This record gives sequence, C-alpha cells and structure tokens, in this order.
Amino acid sequence: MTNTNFEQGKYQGQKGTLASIALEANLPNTSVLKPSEHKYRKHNILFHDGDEAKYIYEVISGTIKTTKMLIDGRQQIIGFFGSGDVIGMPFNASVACTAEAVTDACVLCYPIVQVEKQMACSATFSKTMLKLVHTELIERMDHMVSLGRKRPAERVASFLLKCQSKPPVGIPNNRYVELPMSRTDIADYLGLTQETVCRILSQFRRTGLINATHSHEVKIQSLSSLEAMAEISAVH
Amino acid sequence: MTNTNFEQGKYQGQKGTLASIALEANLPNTSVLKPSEHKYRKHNILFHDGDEAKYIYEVISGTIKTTKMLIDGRQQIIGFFGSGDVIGMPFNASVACTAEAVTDACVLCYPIVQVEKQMACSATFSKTMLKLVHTELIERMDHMVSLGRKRPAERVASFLLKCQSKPPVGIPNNRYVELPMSRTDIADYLGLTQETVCRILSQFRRTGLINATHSHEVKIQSLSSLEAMAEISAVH
DNA sequence: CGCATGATTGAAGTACGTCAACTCTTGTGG
DNA sequence: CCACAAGAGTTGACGTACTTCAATCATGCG
Repeated sequence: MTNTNFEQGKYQGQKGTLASIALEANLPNTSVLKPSEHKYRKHNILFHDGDEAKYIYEVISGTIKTTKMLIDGRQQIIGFFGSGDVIGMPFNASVACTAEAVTDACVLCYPIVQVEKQMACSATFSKTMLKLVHTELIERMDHMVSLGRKRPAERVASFLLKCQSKPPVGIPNNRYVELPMSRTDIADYLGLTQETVCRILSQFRRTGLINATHSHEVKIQSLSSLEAMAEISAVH
Repeated sequence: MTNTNFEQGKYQGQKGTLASIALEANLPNTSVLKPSEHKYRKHNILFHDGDEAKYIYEVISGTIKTTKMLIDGRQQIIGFFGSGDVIGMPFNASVACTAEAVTDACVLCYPIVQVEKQMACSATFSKTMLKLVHTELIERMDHMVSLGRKRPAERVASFLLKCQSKPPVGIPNNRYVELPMSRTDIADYLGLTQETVCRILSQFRRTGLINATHSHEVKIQSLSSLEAMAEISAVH
C-alpha cells in the first residue's frame, strides 16, 4: 500500500471532494480534514469485512468494488465506486464489507477521527455525510429490485443504464458505456453467472440494442429499447 | 389516516425514541421535536414511492414494510420495520419507496423540517440520524447477499434468524419467532414465490428444524442447524 | 355459518446454472 | 518482434431447481 503525502490544494480545491465541502463550511478548524493519497493496483484490497474502520475513502480515479462473501466462497458485489464516490462511514467500530480495486485506482483517505470531529463542529458537513449514505441506500434499493425481482436480461439492461448514467467527466449522456470490471464481476453484482451475462450481452448485440467496441466498452444503439428492457420501477 | 394528538411525555419519555434522544442532547430548543401519533390499519399506505418527503416515522407497535414495484406489478420488499425502527430520511425532496402497514400499527410522525432543524443545532442528534441510515444500509447489504447469492432454503433460514434476532421486548433470544407478514410478503422480501417459501417451511418442519405453532409463528427446534443452513457471511 | 383470503401441496415446464470446449486478449520473455 | 502461456470471454449441450399453474385445505371476518 503506497502512501504519498497529500499535496495541499491539489484535490482540496476540486469541487465536490469532502475536503472542499468542509472548506465551504467556513469553520475555523476545517484544516482538520487532511486526507492522504493512496494508489492501489488492480486486485489490491482497501479493507476487509470485519476490519476496524479507520478511513473514509474518496475515489479520485479508477474503480473500486465492495463485496460480501459466504463461507463457501460465493460472492455478492454490493457496489462499484468511481471518481467522486465515497466509501466508508464514521461512528462504526468495524466495516461490513470488503473493498477491492477493480482497476488501478487513486483514492483520498480521510482518517475517520478527523471526519467525526468535522461532523461534530459542522452541521453542513454532517448533512453532506448523511446525504452520502442515503444516496448509497437508495442505489442499493434499486439494486435489490434487480436482484430479487428482475429477469437476467432486465438486470443486465439496468446495469448498462446505471453505468451510462455515470459518464466520464465532461461527456454527459454518452452512448459509449465503459465497463471497467470483468464479466465475472458483473455477474457477481447482478446475482448471475458470467456465462449468463455473456450470453445476454451477445443477445443484445445480435438484436441491435448495443454494439461491441471492445470487451470493456459498449455503445448503446437503442436507448429506448434498453430502457424498456430494464423495466424501470413504477412510481405511483 | 387517523391523526390523534401526541400526548406530551407518553412516548418522549421512552428510552430510544428520536424525541428522547433529542432531549438527551440537552439543547435549549429540543422542544422542537413534537411528533404526532398516527394509527394505520393493515394495508394502509404511509407514503408512496415518489411522494414528497414530509415525515420521519418511528414505529411504536405493529409492522411496516417498505417496497418498490416494477411497472408490471412485480414487487420487492426492501425491509420490515417493527417497534423502535425509524423510516424515512431528511434532506431529500422525495421518498424512494412505498411504505405500507403489514399489521395494524402505531407510529410517531416527526415533521421533516423539525428533524432538519434539530440536526442543524445538535451534533449528537445528527450522529444518531447517520447511525440509523447506516444500520439500515448494513442490513440491506446482508439482504442483497441473500437475494443475489443464496439458495431459497438458505434465504428462508436467514430470514427466520433475522426475525428471531429482533425478539419482542423483554424476551431476548426467544426461540419463538413471530412472522406477522404473509407468505407472499416473505416471498417478496426474499425474491421467491410464496409456493417456494411454503414448501421450504414445510421441509424445515419435516426435518425438525422448526415447529409450527400457527402460520404466523414458528418455534426454532435446532438453532445450530438453522444457522448452518443460513450460510452466514464469511469474515476474513 | 358461509364466503373470501391465505396457506399448502402436487404436477409439469422452462429458464438459468453447470460443465465443457474453444477463442480471443494481454502480457512476458526469448 | 514474435511465441507462448495464462487468463478472460464466448458459445454449446445438458440437467435441474425453481416457477407456474392448479387444486385443496385452513383461517378469519362479517
């Protein structure tokens, strides 16, 4: 685990980082939030299920996955986290899942004690943290609908749309969807097997819903068909 | 929707309610948290997916379920909430699921603006709210493992154990598990059909894992076998 | 007491998983 | 630069675990 010192201002100035939000709170001791920058290689572990919670992680680049595993090795991927996403929570003795780098990644690590101090003295910052967990919770709700009630093709379609809705910075609503993770990872996220994921992607290709560029990127050809396939939740 | 006025002190004195936690924060304006008591009959709706968020709900008695529905009617139950549980979040324009009474229920309704005010002036209270969402998130993670990676019998076993871990007040680690919801509700929670849930419960009965008292209560005969069946998550 | 709703059990079909073969990448070292 | 190996992706054949459809049995409320 490489630990390079955080360069003051390099990321703190970036809109949206926890440190920048703390700054906006305009408190005398906002300087309390001093994250360090860590780089992880593909397959490196950030923390294990059950570990003592020490840091809040903010992803700068690359993709991180959080997972839970059964005693016989079956794995469920809880979430994928990309640039701007935050992993981990204060006020908990231990973490409830494992976090692993899907690609080479760079993250900011905020010592949890600092985050807790910041929350104690800034209501704005507390609100930010609450919104972060809540956003995550809402995402997991949709994920649960996929896992529990959608057919495999609907799950894959929903997944592609979810990946598309988080486009690379600067290219909103891009039709090119990046899939940095392996087919097995997609399967472990969707509660399927890699073979099923493969077959469904091939079927989407054959029926013209998507176009294959290479195995880690697809182009959406018919957004409306894909949305219909995804069986979006009904709102009363 | 019946709205009886909240009797000062009737629930605020109870350990663990949001109002009592606010009181413990010892702030001049804790009186800002004035919940009203509502009673819902079985099948009554507390709020719909997409509704404007107006209240935080704290369950006093009965059971509430939160659900998400697909356009063709398939339903996923996100969670069951009993006495002491809190539903809903501040700082969000709208709610992300539907809440419905599974049994006749009594809940305290805290106007969201009051909760937000309370958070703004009490770091302790903010911390409580954050912990509440985070606890919910962790529960959903386990739920996702069930939905995505467990076989039906393992899901039902996990569900029985989860229900047992929240025993009626005063009887900790009770072997009698209350199941206030219908078989269909259990199925919608576990991503199965009601028939499958039925068959598995019958099978558990035949193999002596549980004993049927009546359809809404079971007695756990072999806790260890049930735990083995549930395939508890592996912690590194 | 009777009807409506929920729970249970049975029979049959199929969608997805399992097993297996093969192909396409990617990266490393000669 | 090419050869090779190891891993990831793809496709096929087959079996089965769960769903679907259907009938019967309990339960509870008017």
